[in-house]
Amino acid sequence: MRISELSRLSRVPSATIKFYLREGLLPPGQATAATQAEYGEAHLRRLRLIRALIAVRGLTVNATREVLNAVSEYETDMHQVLGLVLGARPVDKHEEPDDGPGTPDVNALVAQMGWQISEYAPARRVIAETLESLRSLGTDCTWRTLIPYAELAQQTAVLDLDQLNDADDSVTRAERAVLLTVLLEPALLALRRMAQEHESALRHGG
Amino acid sequence: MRISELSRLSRVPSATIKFYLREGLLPPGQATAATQAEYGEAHLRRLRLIRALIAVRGLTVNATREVLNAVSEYETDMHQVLGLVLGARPVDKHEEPDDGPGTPDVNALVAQMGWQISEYAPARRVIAETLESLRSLGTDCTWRTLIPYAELAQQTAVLDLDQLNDADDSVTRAERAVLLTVLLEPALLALRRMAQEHESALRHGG
DNA sequence: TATATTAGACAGTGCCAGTATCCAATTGCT
DNA sequence: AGCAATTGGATACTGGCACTGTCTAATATA
Repeated sequence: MRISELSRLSRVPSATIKFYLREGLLPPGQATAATQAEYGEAHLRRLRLIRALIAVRGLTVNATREVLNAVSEYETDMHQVLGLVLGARPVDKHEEPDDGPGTPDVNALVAQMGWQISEYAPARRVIAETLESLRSLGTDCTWRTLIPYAELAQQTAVLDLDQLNDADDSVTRAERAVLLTVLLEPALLALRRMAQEHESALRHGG
Repeated sequence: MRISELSRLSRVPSATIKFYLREGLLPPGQATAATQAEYGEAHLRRLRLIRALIAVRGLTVNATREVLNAVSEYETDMHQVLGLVLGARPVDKHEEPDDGPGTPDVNALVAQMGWQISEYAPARRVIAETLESLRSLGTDCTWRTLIPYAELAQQTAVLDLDQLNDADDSVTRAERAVLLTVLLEPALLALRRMAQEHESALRHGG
């Protein structure tokens, strides 16, 4: 199909498709002439994935590109894909392992959970920053406070990986990994918020 | 203290503080003259909260203002605060209850969990959109897939509310509610990602 | 042949968070 | 009193980002 067809089917303006091509999010179509290219089903699927990551998940174009590159590069090795999607390995550049304030706390948390986590995982920094913020705001939250949350996170991860195993639909396993790790995030937060509303109503008699 | 002192203590440029004043995120100081105002400890605390919400959590200025207004308006009624923070009630305008595609699925999920959730909760829309995205991408995810996640979310919410109960530090309970519901979100996602990395390593022998 | 479509390059748009500049009023210092 | 430094407040500007519009030469289609 040509770009107008792709645009119609995906409901993404062709100007935007061109933009994604330019940005390297979407691989170029098979060029049939100087001003003509042919796009296939894979392009449509990837386009929908891009839209999901950007519009639903709110990733930046850059972040989306990195995720997509990881997916197409290591399609066969699930752990590699997950590692790259999760940002566990430095994708290209050699980022320094984080030594900012709060890292000892994160190390303690990880050790307590018995987790093996890459030094480069950006999740480490996120935890550290959150703890730092909470502390500077005067709460008594420490890494110990997070332990029960970490236990629940672990159960969630087990669910996630189970989903990956018994998957055999039209989507590749690599793409499915992306969907589960990244796209499910806002939904999980939404579930938590609803559960909070429910629990709050129970306790305060709303 | 005056603005320069506030800026020094909070490490927020005074131009930015003025911006927050303009935007109504920070209440004006006690004016002592036409070009002089006095700021107190409360301003410093709120400023840190604003920075946490915007920089750590990534909220927009508008979203931050709504959250802060909710906090200062209903400080005493915890369930009200939570409701507003969670967006459960239409803050000012009369938003229509969501009838978009996917709402039946969300209703089924909520019913299955036995939850009482406001019709206006934006979380409903988030779930619906996620399910819609996942479906259009060809996965076999349905609302039933989310049930085990919802159970874990419920346990998380119990933890959250427990935190709120035995709180008696320098932060008001209302502020603490905000911190727990909003600021903890990226940390919870980070925990999930680390747990995924760990679990993936276990299964694939990383 | 006439009209429409396309790839690709490049400039422009709209939004948003934050900065910079200016002014008149006030303060602290001498 | 006199004068540099600071402030509140208004207004204009910046930079980043995700597009979006315009143009051209080449092609497709009727």
